[in-house]
Amino acid sequence: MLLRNGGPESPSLLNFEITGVDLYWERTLETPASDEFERKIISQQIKEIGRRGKFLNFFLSDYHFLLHLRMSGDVLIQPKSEPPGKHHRLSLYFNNGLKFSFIDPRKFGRAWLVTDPDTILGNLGPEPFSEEFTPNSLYTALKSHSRQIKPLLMDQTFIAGLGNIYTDETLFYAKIHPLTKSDQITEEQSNQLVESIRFVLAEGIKNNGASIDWVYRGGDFQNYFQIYGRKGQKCEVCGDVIERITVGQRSTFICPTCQPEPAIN
DNA sequence: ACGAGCGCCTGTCGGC
DNA sequence: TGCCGACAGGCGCTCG
Repeated sequence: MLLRNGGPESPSLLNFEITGVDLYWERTLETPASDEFERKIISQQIKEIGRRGKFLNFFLSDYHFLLHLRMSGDVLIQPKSEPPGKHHRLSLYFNNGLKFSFIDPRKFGRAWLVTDPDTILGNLGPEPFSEEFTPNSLYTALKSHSRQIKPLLMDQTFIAGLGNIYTDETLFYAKIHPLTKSDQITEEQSNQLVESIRFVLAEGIKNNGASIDWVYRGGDFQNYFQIYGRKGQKCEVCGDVIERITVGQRSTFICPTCQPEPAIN
């Protein structure tokens, strides 16, 4: 997310009033309809900004503005006078001369304006850094399904926040093959999963995320990938050659030695 | 319950 | 150079 220029002198939108809206791509706004959205959001102020899973949660005076960046979304604070770029999808104007813009080349990102954020966030699984997410709770949850571990970890109702890269990195550190059935995971592996998930996410956050092509700007986590995107290169742990397979229709990278295929599938 | 297939979109890259 | 397919950090839907 491009809220760069962090620091004390960073421009803030908190407690300024929204004075107008531009919606450049209708489908970006999931709910409500654009006229109702505009009527309701004008004169609102941002009181606080939070996050739940992959959703941004803007606490407004009377509503919640939720935003999911999906594949190619980004946000930007600009002067109101700046002309919209080719990929601007939604802008909110404030009474301090600034605008908040959602930019999204692939148009997959979505926004919601709701009274109760749980209507959107209510089905999300636990936060990986929360106290309720423990080796025990994970092990029990894994046992309650018989699913391929990779798609299960990417299921946002199972655990919130893991995407394709972080899941591959996690499974590599935990030495688990992505096709392993969740109910075949041992207690020890489950413990290792909790540790690996938290480690990989913390590394990603520390490095401001990854920038792996023209649209994902900002961080340099890609320089620390152990497995993702490294097909044909050597595993840093054992020296074997990294392979690319497909799991759940997603590009998946494994070390065939560190992550042996499950016996039963 | 689970997993595959597909749609939604635009842009980049590599091969010919 | 141009064309064409593969591919991209997500997710919701249908179908068997």
